[in-house]
Amino acid sequence: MHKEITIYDLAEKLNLSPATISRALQDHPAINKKTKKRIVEMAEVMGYRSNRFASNLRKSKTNTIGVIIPRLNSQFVASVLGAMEKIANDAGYNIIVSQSMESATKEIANTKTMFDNRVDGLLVSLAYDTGNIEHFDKFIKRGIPVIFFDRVFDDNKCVRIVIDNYKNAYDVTTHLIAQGCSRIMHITGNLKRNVYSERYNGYRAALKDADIPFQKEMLLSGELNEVAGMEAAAKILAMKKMPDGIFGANDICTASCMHILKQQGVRVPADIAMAGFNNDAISRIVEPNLTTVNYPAYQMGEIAATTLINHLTGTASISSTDIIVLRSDLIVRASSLKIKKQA
Amino acid sequence: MHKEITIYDLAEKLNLSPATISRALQDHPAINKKTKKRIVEMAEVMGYRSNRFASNLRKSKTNTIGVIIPRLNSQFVASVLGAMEKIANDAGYNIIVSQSMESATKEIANTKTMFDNRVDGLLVSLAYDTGNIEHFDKFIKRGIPVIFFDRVFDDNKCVRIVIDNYKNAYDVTTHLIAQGCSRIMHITGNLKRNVYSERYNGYRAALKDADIPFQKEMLLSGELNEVAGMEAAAKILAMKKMPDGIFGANDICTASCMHILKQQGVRVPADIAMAGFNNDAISRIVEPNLTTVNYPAYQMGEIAATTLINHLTGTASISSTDIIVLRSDLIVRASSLKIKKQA
DNA sequence: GTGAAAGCGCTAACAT
DNA sequence: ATGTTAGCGCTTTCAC
Repeated sequence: MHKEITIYDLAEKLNLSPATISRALQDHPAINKKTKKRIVEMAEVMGYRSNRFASNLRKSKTNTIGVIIPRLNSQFVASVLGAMEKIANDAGYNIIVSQSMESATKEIANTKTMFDNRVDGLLVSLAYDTGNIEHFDKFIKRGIPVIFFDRVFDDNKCVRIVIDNYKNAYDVTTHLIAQGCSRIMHITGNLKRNVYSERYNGYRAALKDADIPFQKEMLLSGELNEVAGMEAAAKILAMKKMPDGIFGANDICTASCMHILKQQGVRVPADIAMAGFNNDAISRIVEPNLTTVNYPAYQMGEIAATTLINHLTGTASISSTDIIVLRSDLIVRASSLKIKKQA
Repeated sequence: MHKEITIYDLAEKLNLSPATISRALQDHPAINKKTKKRIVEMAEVMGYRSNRFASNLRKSKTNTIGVIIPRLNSQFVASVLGAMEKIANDAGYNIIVSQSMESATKEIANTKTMFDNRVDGLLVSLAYDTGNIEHFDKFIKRGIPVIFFDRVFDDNKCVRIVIDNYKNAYDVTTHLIAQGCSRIMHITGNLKRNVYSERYNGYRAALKDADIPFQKEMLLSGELNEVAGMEAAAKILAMKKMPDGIFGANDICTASCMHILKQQGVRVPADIAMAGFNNDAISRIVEPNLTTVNYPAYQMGEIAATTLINHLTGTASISSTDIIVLRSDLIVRASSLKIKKQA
C-alpha cells in the first residue's frame, strides 16, 4: 500500500520545519513567497494530501454541515440540497446528508450520528411525526447552530426558514372563491406538520371570510403523492355532490388527481377549478396548466446554508434573524380560471 | 462552552486506565462484563461521545463514502441518492455529497476534496464534459474503490452500473417505426456522455435496420430540460416538413416539447408519435401519457452502494462483477400509439 | 483482565 | 520569516 506523505516528510525533504510546511499549505501570510512556492510544488510532486482528521482533531472543528431531511426523493428536496451543497462547497464546507424517512425515531438516531460526527452546524427539515425537538437540545447546549427549514417546529428557539404557508393557502382559496367556487376541497398531508396545518388554516380562514361553511368531507389527508392523487380522484368521483374547486397541498398529487378526473369526463376548470402548490415543472406542463404557489426551493437552500455559514464564520449572528420568511406568490393558470382573466 | 468528555475523564472517574475504557466502548472481548457495564453507564451519565477524528486518525479509516454527481436537481438523482444514503446509513457509513455542476474542472476539484476527506470509497456519475477519468487514478492506486453509475466512462477498469441505453433506445425507435413513423427526430443531450451517445447509437441502429436513412436535421442536442423541450418544439414547428415521430432522451424535455406542440395544434400521436425516457411521474400524468423507458433509479442507487460496501467490508470482491446492467424496459403508452394496441 | 506508553498528523503558542 | 514543542483523543502493542 502507498505510504502516506506527511508534512514531516516534506519538512525533511526541504530542510524546513513541519510548522513552516503547515503554514505554507494554509497560505499563512508570514511565509516567504518563494518558500511557499517550493513547498507547494514539492507537496504536489510527492503526492502529499492533508490529513483532515489530524487537523480536525487539533482544531476541533470539522468544516462539515449536517443536513437532515425527511426523504430524498422529490424535486423540492433535490433543489434545496443542491443549493446547500453549492453554498457549502464554495465556502469550504462538506455536507453530510441523512434521511429521517419521515420517522421521528430515525430522526433522533440521525441527530446522534451527526453529533458524533461533530458537525459544525445542522440544517433540518422535520419528519412527519416529530412531536418535539428535544433531540436537538444537545446541539444547542453546545452552541452548535441548528437551522430549521420548510418543515419546522412551531414552538422553538432556533432559526426557521419558511414561506408563509397560511397566507399562500388563503390566497389560493380566495382565488378559487373569486372564480365562483363554493364547494372547495382541500387535499393535504399530515396536519401535524406545520406546512400542512398552516395551509389548512389558511384555507379555513378564507372560507370563513367568505362565509362559506367548512364541511368535513371537503378535507382529504394523505401522502400527497401520485397515488394519493389518484385515490383522491376516485373518492371525488364517488361523491353524490362533487366539489367545484380543489386546492391540493402540492402539485404532483393535484396534477395526478386532475389527470384521473379529466379522464372520467370532468371538465377542468369548468366543472372543477383546481390549484396546487410548489410550482413544480409538472404544473407548467399538464393541461390545463395548474394554478399553483411558487415555492422558492433553491433559494430556501441557499439562504439556509448561507445563514448557517455566516453564523459559523462569525460574519453574522444568527439570533438577530429568528424567522426568515421567503417571498412566495400565487401563480394563476388555466386550471382555476372559470372566469376569463381581465385584460 | 460545554467541556468535551474524553476517555481520560471516564478513566479518572472510574479509576481505570484509558485503554480499558477504549476497549470497553468497543466491546473488546477481554474486558470484564461488570467493568464494561460500569464504563458504558458512566459514559452515558457524563455525556461522553467518541471523537471520530482521533479514532480515524489512529485507525486511518473513515466510514465515509463520497458521492459525486453532476447536479442535484432531478427526480432521478434524488432517488439514486436516497437509496445510497439508506444503504450506507444502515451499514454505519456516512455519505458526503458533492456536485460537479456538469463541469469536469469542478469534478476534478471534487475528487481532491473527497481524497483529502479520506473517503473509504467513491460513487460517481460523471459530468457532461468529462473527457477522461485520470482524476480517479489516485483513488485506484491507493486501493480506494470507485464505482461509476449511470454516466460512466466507456473505457475504464472500474465497476460500472448502468442500464442498456443502446438496447432501450433501439426498442423505442423500433416501436415508433412499427407505428408507422419514418421521420423520427431524436432530442438528446451531450453526445460525449455515454448515456446519450448510446441512446443515439441505438436510435441510429434501429433506423438502419429499418432501412430508414438518418437525416442530420432529425437530431437535436441540448440541455434536456423543460426549456430545451420548448425550444425543440419551436424548431419543429418551423420545419418545412415536420417529423412524424419524436424520441426524446428524457421525459421532462419530451413532455415539455409535447405540451407546446399540442398547444400549436399538433395532434399526438396522430401527427407526431412521441416517446421519452426515464418513466418519471410526469410521463404518467401528461396527456396523452408518454411512452417511455423504465429507469430503475432507486435500484441503481441501492446496487451501487451495496456493491461498494460489500467490497469495503470484504463481503464480496468488486472485480468479479465488472459491469452491472440493470433491467429496464420500454413502457408503451398512448403518446406513441398511432395503431390501436392489439387486444 | 488491565495498565503504560507511544504515536497517528497536524496546529498554534511561544520562541528566535 | 522560521523553528520548537506540546498536545488534540484515541488505539494498540507490549507488559504485568
